[in-house]
Amino acid sequence: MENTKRNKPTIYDVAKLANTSIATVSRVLGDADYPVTMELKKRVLQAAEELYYVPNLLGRQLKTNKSMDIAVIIPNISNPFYPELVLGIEDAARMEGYHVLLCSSHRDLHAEQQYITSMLQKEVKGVIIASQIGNIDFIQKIQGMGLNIVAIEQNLNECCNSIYFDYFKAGFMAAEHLINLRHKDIGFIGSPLTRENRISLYQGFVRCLKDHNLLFREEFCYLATVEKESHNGIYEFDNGRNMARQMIGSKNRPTAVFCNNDITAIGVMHELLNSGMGIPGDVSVVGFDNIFASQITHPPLTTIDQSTYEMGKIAAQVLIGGMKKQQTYVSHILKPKLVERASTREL
Amino acid sequence: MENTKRNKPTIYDVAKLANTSIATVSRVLGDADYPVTMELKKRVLQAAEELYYVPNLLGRQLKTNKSMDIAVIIPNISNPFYPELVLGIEDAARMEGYHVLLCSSHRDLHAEQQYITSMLQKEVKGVIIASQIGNIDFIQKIQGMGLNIVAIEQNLNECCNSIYFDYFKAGFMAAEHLINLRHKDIGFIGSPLTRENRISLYQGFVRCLKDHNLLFREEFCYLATVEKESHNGIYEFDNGRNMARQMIGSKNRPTAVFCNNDITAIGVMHELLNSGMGIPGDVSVVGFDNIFASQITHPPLTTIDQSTYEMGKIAAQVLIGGMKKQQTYVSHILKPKLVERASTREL
DNA sequence: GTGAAAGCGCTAACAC
DNA sequence: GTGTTAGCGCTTTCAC
Repeated sequence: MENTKRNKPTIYDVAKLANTSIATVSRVLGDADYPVTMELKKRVLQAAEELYYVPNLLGRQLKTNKSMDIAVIIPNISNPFYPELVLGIEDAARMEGYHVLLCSSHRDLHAEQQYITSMLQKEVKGVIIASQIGNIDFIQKIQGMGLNIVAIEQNLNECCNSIYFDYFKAGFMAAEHLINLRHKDIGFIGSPLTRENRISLYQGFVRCLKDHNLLFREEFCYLATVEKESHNGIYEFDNGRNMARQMIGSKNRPTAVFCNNDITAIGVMHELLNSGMGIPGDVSVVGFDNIFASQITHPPLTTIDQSTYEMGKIAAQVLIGGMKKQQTYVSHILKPKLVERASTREL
Repeated sequence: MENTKRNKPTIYDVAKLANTSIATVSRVLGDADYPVTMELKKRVLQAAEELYYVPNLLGRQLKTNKSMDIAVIIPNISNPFYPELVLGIEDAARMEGYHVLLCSSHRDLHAEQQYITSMLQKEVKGVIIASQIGNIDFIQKIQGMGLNIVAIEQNLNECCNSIYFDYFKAGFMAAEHLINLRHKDIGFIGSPLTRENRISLYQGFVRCLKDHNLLFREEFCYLATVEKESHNGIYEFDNGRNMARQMIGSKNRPTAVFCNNDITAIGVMHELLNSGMGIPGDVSVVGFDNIFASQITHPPLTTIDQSTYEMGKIAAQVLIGGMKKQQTYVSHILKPKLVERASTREL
């Protein structure tokens, strides 16, 4: 039932078998360059092997207070954006010998804080937050208690290390791409502008139009009014469909649209296709994220890459690298990349 | 640099502040129903709060040998099949107060075994293996060392608990669905039949044709000859495209095809569409897995659901429930479900 | 070079 | 009811 009886050999067993002290065993198996006679060392190694001994990490960590675990808090692993991020984190972590604890918050603030408290109790090296904790006081408190924090895509650079993505630039690039293709009537489709990053994306988009002396027409801006948290993105998909339907129904239509994430864009394409419209023949579509699904749509979706894997990798490196000593927090900013596929065309 | 100096309050600090003993503190904060006077209890609670005290899990675990962590080993979280599985595992785990350590093996046997050894060292409650460890001796050895194992989709039911999916039935159902739609020339497209589960799927498919007195034509069976492990499924997608191209090029064509996973099916649809063929007008397509992407294709893909989330949930429950006491291993078998969408039609 | 012993933070006998 | 103490498995002084 419970794994309560310990049946694994301890350092004592090894010491006894090798006819030496536990200190020596610890030195041989742990500290690489501590002077121990060849002969004794060999005996210890052999004893350890014979017993299938592996040092108990709990004992070690309790003593040394050096954890080899990091945690990552995300809303939901089945939302297609996060697997890439987590993979990046995990790859970087493994490279340094760390393990990663996965925490899906389902965007529940309470769950998040509970997770963080747990991590505190486990003395993990630190946690990467890619969810909406948003509470600076809380962050500072737990940092004070010795937990390293790296924030991804959050407005927390004041109080911890953070990895950022240049959303403004991304929105700008999307618009620019369409303008370069001679589009003039360019629409925007998305979820409500309730989060910092969405707002920046939108602002970058609008700014680009302005810079090119194109007026941005309110009527070409299709935004959902309610936000629903969805399991895996199906909400965004449906939202894309709904907004597209609205767009198709109106008398004036843009010749190109930028969607604030790939799944929304896929929903838009879906509905456009359903209405007999061609992509990019009748409408060019640009997405945002460059999730895997965006390359297997028909036609493949032009989108803005967020370097999600890269982001995770850097986050883990920053976290593990540790930087508590100097009191200045680092803030990485990643640049968007345009991924041109077949859902856009020159007008 | 290292989180080496401990700055968190311990049970001693709380005891001192509350003017009592550590035993009492431990009792108040741990064991729910141990008799302690109201007044003392209150003092302890207050002291704990004042110090922001949270019990150190390492100390506790070292003492009690009861871990609240489980691990899951998968090939790669960015392969769209796994997020759902992991989510199921995590949800079930959290419900019981457990945390999950994510281990991506990248199908590297060495990495897998290394992960398992690490888990052994951390005294995790157990590990869920959804990757190709395949080595019964190894499993038995580590089980002997006290690690619970639950295998997902693997031929290991002899030596540990396992969660299975009825692949044969799934293949059978796919064929049956198409036969019910009056198709007679039914093809099969997939990756090489190198794994147990793929073989069962295929056999179920063939069996159904036989049962309905339809002959299965070799020429309608399009299988890749080489297998490449892919990051996120792009290999399957390309394979689907390649096989479809082959199919389109031949003089005899099936009127319907069953693909051994959704991504392959999406690749097939892609190529069919590219060649100007209609789905399901010219060819009906059935996938397998029911990953998220399958519902946002155009047309949405008819597929066989593998209850991935469910699988993860059960795996975690079995693992946490623990069953070491009785020496018989349990083996859950999940049933396939047909998800009928718009990529298939009556002939 | 090697070993004895203290102690990381906690729980659970055991004594009172 | 409450406190004292041993000890989980380990590392690391400090003696020798």
